Amino acid sequence: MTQIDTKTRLLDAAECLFSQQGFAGTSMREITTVAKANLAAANYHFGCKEDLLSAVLERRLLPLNQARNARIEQVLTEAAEANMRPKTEDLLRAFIEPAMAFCNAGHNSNAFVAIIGRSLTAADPAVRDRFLDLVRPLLTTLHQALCLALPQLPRELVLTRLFFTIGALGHCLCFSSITPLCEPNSSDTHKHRETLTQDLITFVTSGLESPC
Amino acid sequence: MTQIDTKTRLLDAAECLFSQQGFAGTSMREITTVAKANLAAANYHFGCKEDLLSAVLERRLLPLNQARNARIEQVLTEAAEANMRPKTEDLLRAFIEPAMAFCNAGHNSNAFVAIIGRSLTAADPAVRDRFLDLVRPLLTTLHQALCLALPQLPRELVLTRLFFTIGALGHCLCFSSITPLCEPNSSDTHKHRETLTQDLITFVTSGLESPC
DNA sequence: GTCTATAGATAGATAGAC
DNA sequence: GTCTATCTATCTATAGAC
Repeated sequence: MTQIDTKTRLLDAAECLFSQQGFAGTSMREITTVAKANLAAANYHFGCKEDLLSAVLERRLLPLNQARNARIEQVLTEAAEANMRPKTEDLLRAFIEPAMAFCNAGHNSNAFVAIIGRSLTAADPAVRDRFLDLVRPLLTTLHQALCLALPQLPRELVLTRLFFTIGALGHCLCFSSITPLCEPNSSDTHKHRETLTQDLITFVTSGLESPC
Repeated sequence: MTQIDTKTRLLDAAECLFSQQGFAGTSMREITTVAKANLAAANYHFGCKEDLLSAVLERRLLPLNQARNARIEQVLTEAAEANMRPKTEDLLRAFIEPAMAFCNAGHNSNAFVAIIGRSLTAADPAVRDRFLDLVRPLLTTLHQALCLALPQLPRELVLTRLFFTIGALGHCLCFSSITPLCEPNSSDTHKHRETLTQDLITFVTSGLESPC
């Protein structure tokens, strides 16, 4: 059993509690209690509550979005090499699969996906803005790529449909944490999640490719 | 200028602030200040903060869901009379249109739709549970109706796709309040919202009707 | 880097006058 | 039904010892 340093324990606790109670609904004291750390230590490491939120978001979202970005670029490259247009489904899979797969990753990131799922439309502007800054480049990239895949559609319509896609994905991410789709200790949770991911990709691909 | 009673002013203020700051992020004092009422008056009328939330939800959601339910029943009746299956698009329109149209209704219900959009996946269990109790019957009705429209699909898949639909709708409802899709004082806000509504219906209809 | 102690503000709720 | 006043608890953040 390796020792985990205080800063990491604080991030873990904050991530877990923010996902279960929201940002405004969680106090620094709750976080430090769960982390078995001191209130002053939290402020020493992160300055204030809002900067702790930023740290929680950045820790997971930067690598996740880097992975999504790489997969989108890969789809674009392979399509270009074959002199084909990229496929809508491949692009959407590159965007969705890493996020959904995050639930199965080791860390308590099952909690984190709920934060992702809610952040874009969070009531608290602090949450929304700090999150949006971290995803805007990826969304711009994805939008442009989808326009290549769907040249017959107006760019604005592609953007609108991308927002619908994000809504459906976000909802999924929240629910897979709030209401486990099967028993938490069920052995086929992993399999169930893969099915859900494919169902979602099928759904949004049809929606995006719908005639104008 | 008609006098508005204290109870209504409190509901209006709470609705507005909850939609902008969330439930946990809004204090009773803020609400009473905006409502130009006294803190004690709020507790006299509603008992506690959570019951105020319930009152805010029920005031708009009960009539809205009644309207949606009536429209779903109408689609089913007309289909039955013609010995046809109901159309997926008609059912989805019956569910979505009243909610999106709510933005244009007189009251400050432009704020309320954001509450609806977020509630189902809200971090705060109090918000989620109180909301879910108010929409569960409608969702059950809609699910059954959609299964009639899509007999070739497994019922579980229809339910999964209905959740995606709710996610996309919720996202729309939040965004039409957070980030006005055009300038707030623009004369064609209303028209823009109608376009968005139709775009959403097209999107989710394609998604739901996608082959298995 | 982590602690104790506490400042200073604000929270939800209630008692009791009117 | 609405008010003033206040209780009690909790909050974020910081000062200063170690």
